[in-house]
Amino acid sequence: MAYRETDHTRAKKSHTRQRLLKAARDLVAESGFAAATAAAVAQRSGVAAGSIYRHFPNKAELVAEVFRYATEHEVANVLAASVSLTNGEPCAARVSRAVNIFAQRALQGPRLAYALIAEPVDPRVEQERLKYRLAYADIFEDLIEEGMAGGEFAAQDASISAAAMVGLLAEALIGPLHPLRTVSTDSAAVMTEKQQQLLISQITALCLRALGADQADSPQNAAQPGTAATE
Amino acid sequence: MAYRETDHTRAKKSHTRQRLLKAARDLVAESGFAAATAAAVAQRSGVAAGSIYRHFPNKAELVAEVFRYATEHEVANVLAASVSLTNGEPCAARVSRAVNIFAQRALQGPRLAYALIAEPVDPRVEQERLKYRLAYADIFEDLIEEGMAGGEFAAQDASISAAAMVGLLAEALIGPLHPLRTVSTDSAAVMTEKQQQLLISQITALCLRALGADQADSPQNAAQPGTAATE
Amino acid sequence: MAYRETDHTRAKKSHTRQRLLKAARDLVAESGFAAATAAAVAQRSGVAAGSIYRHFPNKAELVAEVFRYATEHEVANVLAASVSLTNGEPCAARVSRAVNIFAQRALQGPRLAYALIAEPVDPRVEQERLKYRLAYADIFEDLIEEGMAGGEFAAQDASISAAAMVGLLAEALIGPLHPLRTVSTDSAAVMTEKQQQLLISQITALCLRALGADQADSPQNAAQPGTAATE
Amino acid sequence: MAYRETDHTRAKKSHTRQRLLKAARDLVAESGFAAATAAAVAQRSGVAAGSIYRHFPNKAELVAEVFRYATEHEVANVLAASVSLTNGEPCAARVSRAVNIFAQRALQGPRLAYALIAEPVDPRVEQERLKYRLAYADIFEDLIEEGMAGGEFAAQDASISAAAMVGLLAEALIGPLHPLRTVSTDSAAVMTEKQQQLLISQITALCLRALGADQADSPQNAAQPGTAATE
DNA sequence: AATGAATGAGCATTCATTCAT
DNA sequence: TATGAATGAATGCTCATTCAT
Repeated sequence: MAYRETDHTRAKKSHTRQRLLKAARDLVAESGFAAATAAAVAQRSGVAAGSIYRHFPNKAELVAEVFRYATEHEVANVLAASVSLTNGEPCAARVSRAVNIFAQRALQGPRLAYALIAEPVDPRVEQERLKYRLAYADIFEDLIEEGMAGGEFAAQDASISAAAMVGLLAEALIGPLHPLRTVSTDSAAVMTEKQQQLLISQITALCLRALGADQADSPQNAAQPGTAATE
Repeated sequence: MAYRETDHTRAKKSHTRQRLLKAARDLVAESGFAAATAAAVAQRSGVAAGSIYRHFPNKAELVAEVFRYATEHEVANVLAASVSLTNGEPCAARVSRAVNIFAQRALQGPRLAYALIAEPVDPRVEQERLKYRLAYADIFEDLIEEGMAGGEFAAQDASISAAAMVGLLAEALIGPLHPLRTVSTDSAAVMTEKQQQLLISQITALCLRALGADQADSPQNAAQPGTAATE
Repeated sequence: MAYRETDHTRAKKSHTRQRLLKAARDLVAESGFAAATAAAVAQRSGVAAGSIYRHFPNKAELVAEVFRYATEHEVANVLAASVSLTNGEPCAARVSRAVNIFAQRALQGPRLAYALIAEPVDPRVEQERLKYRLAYADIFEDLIEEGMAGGEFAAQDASISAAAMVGLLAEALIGPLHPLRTVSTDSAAVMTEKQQQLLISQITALCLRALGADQADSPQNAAQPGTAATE
Repeated sequence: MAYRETDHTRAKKSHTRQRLLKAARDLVAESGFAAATAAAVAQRSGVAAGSIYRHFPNKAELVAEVFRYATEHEVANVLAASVSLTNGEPCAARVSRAVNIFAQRALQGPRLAYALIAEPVDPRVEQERLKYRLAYADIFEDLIEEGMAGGEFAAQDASISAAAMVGLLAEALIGPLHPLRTVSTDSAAVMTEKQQQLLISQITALCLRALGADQADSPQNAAQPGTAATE
């Protein structure tokens, strides 16, 4: 397993630091990275602009940390979902759960999800995104390797498939949540609960097929297992 | 007397326009969209900064055109590859060809491919990217629908699967071609021909499985038809 | 009398020159001096931008000539109106006619009138405006001096009064025709014929009083002589 | 610990703002609005160009404020002069005082006065000028209405007459203070005290006549009441 | 003489970062 | 340590003018 939780605990330093991070995160979630200017973050957090540089070496680092801050939680959720619940639980079920959680969270906060997944900005942040994607990929990689070992999945390069899985998920979800499509906050562009479930089940089926999950067994089941695994 | 040197001046104008586009394209290919400032494009093209605005209404439009220019060609290639060669050619083979072309081209110019696929900037350009992804998705959508009709592919929502396919390809390729990994233009980071072929065949197999391509028949065949190297 | 008609005849030179002047004039009349850029004038006239400099040393000179072109006509009209029709015609009647003509023309083409009277731009044009105002002032100065000589008007410094008269007219008319007031081309902001006549008669009365025109005689008459003298 | 140096910094901020306004005002007074570019204002004030935008939303607003700043004072002076000093003071005397003050101030700073009255630029500033002229006109309108009510002035449309009065004053004064006439700051173009007084008395007389101020009574008196020098 | 593409200085504006208090 | 005013380099864009054809 590749994900580290070490930075996390170190980040707890000061209260001001937290306020800055929260303000930046909110701005990103509402209007994307471009809106998180130093001045805006300062104003929103009620902290002086100059003070940013007491807590972060530069703005990129602040934003990068926002990225981590927003991301660690997500990754942790997906990781938790991917853990085997019962002894000998099929990997397909675990993949299904992981995909579900990933998708649900993305569809909940579309603007943030888009920003995290696709809206790039600073190279420094881009690097963080790389790690973020890698963190997801690592989860999937582990799952795929286990699945292959158990003869459950097709033979494949687990690291390539894992990366592909992340891209598949991002794009399949980002289509609906792209800010240029979601322009209107009107109900028009918003998906119903039902539509979301349908989308998620389609994506899940796609993933399982891609991994070569033992479809002979129960193709239909695997594809739409009642909107997928219990979370 | 009214001069009719229009042909000459028109050619000249068009030439400058091309120089601007080329300079912008090169900058993007080398250092990403962010590096393609108006001043940089002007300097690189040997054209005055003000002249940009004789040829493009604004910088965003210039960049958008770079995008289109670089993109149309790619899409056309992939589309050509997706066409049925023989009557009754299986869709899996066509998907395989399309994926191969897409991947080969992306791996040829990694920085540019990354910029086109993932590096965002101006909303005007982002919109263009949306079209670009849609163009790919449309190709896949048609293939998928045809494949489903012929009973070759699993039942699925073709539009979701098509979008997912684009994401899958982008991410599986972008990992390797991400500028933060490919920092050095040195041969160090570059993949060998062999490695590239291997990567491509893995991705192809992944795609075909994801679409539910009739694996019972000839899993190995479907996975690496023609082009793709057996691993 | 101060007005010169010499430039006028010289301006007839080339046809292209005329087209440039007409195009510039139309632009000014429609949208003010600011809209009369070199490129706009060239396009509108169907003449190449570079050709402007074959006919005028610089853009300011072109615009200055537009000013003259638009202005000479106006001044000539007012001058004509100020001429004594019958032997021994009272100066008040002549002033009244001149004021009427000035006002009527201004209210007919408000945008142009505003541009000529108040919208400034280039120092070179401003200088032309100075001459323009002076040309009007000269007409009034002559009338005032004659009126004083005939005991018809109060004793006064004719040159000061004449300048003041021009300002009085301009401001009283510019209020209604100011583009920031006349924003809407809607009927709302447009004056009716009746309102215009009323405004003009008020202004005329004001002028005659200011000059000390023998009000004992016929105050009412002088003030509103049936919307003033025959044109 | 939260600092409360707000007073200090606020004072500093306000000081910089004043410096910017003063620099802009000086530039306008010396060379007109066109000379007050952002860079010039910054340099002259010894403040960084970027700092302008901490104090003003945009350049137009800065200039508009210069306008107001220069203008409010003037209008207040004229308003103060127009107030009735003794119970039952004739309106003619009040008009006379107002005109005198207006004229005196205009002749003191000719370049600035010209810029304020006649040199236009930005629509945003032009709008301010509209208000400025209206402020003067309002003062005169009130006076005229009072004068008419008291049978002191001729029957007239007070709002038209008031606007006309503003124009009369501006033009009669601007002639002498026009920058293209006053090109040289040399004493050559400057009026002597005596000449100024003469000009002012002429203008005053003109105004009073225009309003139909009871000239039968004491034409000479009305013309040069109190302030104005006998010619 | 006419063309119109090219020029480039100049403009307003933004924003991460610094530093006196 | 916190503040927030000040900084100034950088950006996209305009437009009168030039000049090769």
